[in-house]
Amino acid sequence: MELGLSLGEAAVADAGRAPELVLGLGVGVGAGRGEESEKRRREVAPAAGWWAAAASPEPSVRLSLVSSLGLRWPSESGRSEASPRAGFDVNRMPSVAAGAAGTAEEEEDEEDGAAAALSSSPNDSGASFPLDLSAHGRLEAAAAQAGGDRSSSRASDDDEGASARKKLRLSKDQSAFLEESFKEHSTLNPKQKVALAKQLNLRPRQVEVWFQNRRARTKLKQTEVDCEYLKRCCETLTEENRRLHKELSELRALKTAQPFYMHLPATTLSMCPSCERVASNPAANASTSAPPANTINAAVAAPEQRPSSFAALFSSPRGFPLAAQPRPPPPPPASNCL
DNA sequence: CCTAAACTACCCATTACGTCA
DNA sequence: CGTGACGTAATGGGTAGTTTA
Repeated sequence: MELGLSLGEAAVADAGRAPELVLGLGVGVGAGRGEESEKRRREVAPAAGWWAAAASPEPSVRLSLVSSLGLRWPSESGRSEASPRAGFDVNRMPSVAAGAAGTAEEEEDEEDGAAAALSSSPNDSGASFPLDLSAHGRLEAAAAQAGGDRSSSRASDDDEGASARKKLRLSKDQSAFLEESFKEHSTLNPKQKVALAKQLNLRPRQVEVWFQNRRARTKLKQTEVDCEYLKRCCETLTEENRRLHKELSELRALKTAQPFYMHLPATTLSMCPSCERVASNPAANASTSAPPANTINAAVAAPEQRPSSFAALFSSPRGFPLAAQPRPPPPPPASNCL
């Protein structure tokens, strides 16, 4: 005997009991390369984060990625591209950037974006970050320090070509600032990238890479959450399977041990169409002309045929090939069970 | 209008470096 | 001091969308 419950059904069935666990299982799991368009993937990927989850109609397990800095998630309005600028002037060249921005690659990287950013209007929302940059001074100081510390590594990145790559470590302020930006936009447009890079005294490529790695980390975390949820689903189903096995055994024992059971009124026993448990409710089936096919009262509907019907019901080890046959439409809300 | 090449942005797997126990 | 684990910056390959000739 087997139980034919699929995971998807379980997830739905489970939703009533533990809605906090309901997960949009399709999101971010098994989205293989080429199965979706790039655009679709770009829509889905952020759903593992914070802002798309709110917009998604599907309930999902949401990963809490609240930063260790104790920062609040931005408000919904704050996520808007058109959110008002709050003390962030992308047109203002960081004091250290003017001195530090000098490598050939940086100039090449910023050739288009920087020019666009610098020529854009102060009200151009495309390059704005609705962030409170009260730490701006600290950022510049940190950037100056980091820049000084890694001046050699930055110079040796691409323009020196064959030299071994040096890995810089972003300062806490830089990381925090990037994190805040990531909360606003999990992806960057070129203007934002250049603006961020200037602000942090990094190369745009570095900002881009940071965002890519950050998205990867988010996705990984979400995958872990999904995995954990699936494990719990599996445990729940296993327990349900065990319970149903036990219930079936009890029913069979009852059938063999208590012959008088056959003489119970026809309306005494029925099976709840929703929970599929045997219940006794004399009023439940009295007026039912076409009871569900999987109910016991279908077998006991004609009292004179009851023995043979029961024999047919229990004569052979019946399985529940639910997975092998199309499931009936969801039963109406049960009125005869608690 | 159609098409192919070039460009761009992204994802993904992997590498390599810095830090820490 | 050496070492392995871990986090993460950086790299290279591949894909898909867009632009351009």
